[in-house]
Amino acid sequence: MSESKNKFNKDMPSARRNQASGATLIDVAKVAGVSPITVSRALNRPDQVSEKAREKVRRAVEQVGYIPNMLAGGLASRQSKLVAIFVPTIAHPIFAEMVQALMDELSRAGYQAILGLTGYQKETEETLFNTILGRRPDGIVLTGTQHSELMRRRLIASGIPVVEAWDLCDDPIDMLVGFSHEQVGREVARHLYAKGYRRFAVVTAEDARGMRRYHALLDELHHLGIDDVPTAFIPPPSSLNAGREKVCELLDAGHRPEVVVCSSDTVAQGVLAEAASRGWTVPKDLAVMGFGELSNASQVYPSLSSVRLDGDRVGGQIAQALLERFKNPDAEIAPLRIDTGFTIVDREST
Amino acid sequence: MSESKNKFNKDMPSARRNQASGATLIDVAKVAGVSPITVSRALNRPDQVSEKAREKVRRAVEQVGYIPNMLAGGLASRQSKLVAIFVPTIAHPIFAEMVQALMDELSRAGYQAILGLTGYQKETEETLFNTILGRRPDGIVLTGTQHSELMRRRLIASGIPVVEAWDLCDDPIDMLVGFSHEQVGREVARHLYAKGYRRFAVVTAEDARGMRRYHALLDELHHLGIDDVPTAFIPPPSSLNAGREKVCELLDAGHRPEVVVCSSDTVAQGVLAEAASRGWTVPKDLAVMGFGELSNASQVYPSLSSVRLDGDRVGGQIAQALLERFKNPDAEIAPLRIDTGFTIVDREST
DNA sequence: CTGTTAGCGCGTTCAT
DNA sequence: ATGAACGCGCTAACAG
Repeated sequence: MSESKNKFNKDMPSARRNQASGATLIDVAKVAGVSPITVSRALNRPDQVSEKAREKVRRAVEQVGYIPNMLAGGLASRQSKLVAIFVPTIAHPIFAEMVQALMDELSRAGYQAILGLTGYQKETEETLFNTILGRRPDGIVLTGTQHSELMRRRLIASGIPVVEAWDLCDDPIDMLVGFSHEQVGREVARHLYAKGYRRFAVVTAEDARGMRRYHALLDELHHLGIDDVPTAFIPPPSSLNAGREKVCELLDAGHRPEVVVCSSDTVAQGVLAEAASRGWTVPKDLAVMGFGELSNASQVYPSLSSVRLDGDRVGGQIAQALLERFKNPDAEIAPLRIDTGFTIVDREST
Repeated sequence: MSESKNKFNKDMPSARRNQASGATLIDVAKVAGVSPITVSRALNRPDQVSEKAREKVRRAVEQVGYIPNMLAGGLASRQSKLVAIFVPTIAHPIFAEMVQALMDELSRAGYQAILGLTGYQKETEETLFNTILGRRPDGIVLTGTQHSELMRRRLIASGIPVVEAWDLCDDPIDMLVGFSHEQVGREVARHLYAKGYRRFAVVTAEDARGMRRYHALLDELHHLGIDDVPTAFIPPPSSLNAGREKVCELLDAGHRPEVVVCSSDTVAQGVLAEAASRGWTVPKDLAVMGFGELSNASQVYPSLSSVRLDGDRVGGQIAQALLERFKNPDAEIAPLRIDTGFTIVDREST
């Protein structure tokens, strides 16, 4: 640690100049006694190199501790082997799960992920976007389908493969992996109706997606002959306590539903708490339907039914779509659209 | 979408050649009517460029939609502006929180993070490590202090700033941010003793860190004159149910503790569940101490005390240590060692 | 199957 | 305050 200055002479061996364990392709080539390009090929296209050469290279790599510089590689090949993933936050289990699954899948194909956290206001969405695009990702994963026009245009113009996740919409930028909120609403309605429930109530947050589920639910219930659905709306941010208060209001107003459909598991937990404090048994006295990640609430409240989005599954499908596209970039026609579906986890029957 | 082939002539404008929104520094320079290097400086060292030039550049950037290529920039400057973060998983809230805080802090300083998920066996730790080092990160964050000798040596040799997080140990690679498990054990003992508890029991997972807390707890209790501490060990993986079963065994064996100390909140929830099913009030009939993220268990079980690690705080301190080092690389003496501490969240008193 | 040549897009020198 | 030349480490294209 004596030579503090970083001034390096051009005539010192490159092993001395380069930081991370030093060695470059050229060093490896020298040791192996082949040309640099042969080393490159031995590493990236082994089939184009003789077994003998490969072996020499392998040993040389080992000996000098060579780690390919992907900045240089990416620059030259125009392939960063990077996929940008934009999510609001990873502190929410459902996104964490998706990201985890996605990264795992990508890594086995030799790709790495770079995360863009859009939830923080500190950086504008555009700034974040630019910084990340500066890494020249080979693919981009977006959460949701509502982005600024500018972003959409730039993305389309860039020609980079894009996957929009979680939602299904009509005019995707490129590829789409998600589920239909309308379908969730309808299926929940049918599911509960089929189980025999007739007196419904709803406690829902007022966000766009929750409302889409809600309206589809109402619509389907209407078709089933049910029109009176007492509803309490929660202004954002929704919370366990808000759920509890709102269901209280409904009950205090004299409503006696057999089942309460909630816009999220958090809200549902509030309802469960209220039920417990009234000494009601779930689902006998009151059934509760949640929506979302469930997390460990499922262990705490075995009686909570819920619509579960499977982050693993979504992540896997995104990866699949992306990797497919990398392999076969010509499939420009008919934007891919994958419906991962969702699962109604019925805790009552188990 | 008509010209499908990617063959590009050298004489076509570079805007056509380059993928992501196309423009290069040279394009900007042409439009702005200055030399490329002036553009570079206007963007990276604004103070070295006249206001007039800056304005011209700014407009040209806007016009052509220029996004700097950080692969090229990193290669030339030997600064990737990337920080590698290794964590077992981000599906666990406590790591997610840390990563989120860390990324946020780094991004305001112009750095981005690249994640290495060590929890998956599919890739060996070494492979993961090499792939990520290929991006030439300017800094590295490691979780825990137990790494292979090879990794340690390579890391030290590389000269890249390293922060080890979560644990405190005696021979850090470089910088260290964490807390002492021993200290947690001791403080929990003192805390509970001070509250008047005398009959202790422990339900702990058999992992290394949990055992370190456990032994420190026993040791401190011993100093306080308490030597009989019935303990149940949970072989990995620990779970809510395991916690419940184990505490059952203790109780069935005739032990009547006033307080049960658990190795994690998950285990603690199992204990709470068992207490509930016996009709016991927490903490009156039985107090419970957890450890970890708490997550929404705190809302479900307001009576659960816990030792809380603050992911935000840890993430923030890591960022601070790293950024400090980037600014002042000469501080090679005396490895930094930050104890972020922890908080005993006492739900009983609120 | 292997080597040669010529950049990828940018920042670092050293000039002016 | 601005510019010219050169090189970062690697790979694409074209030879041989």
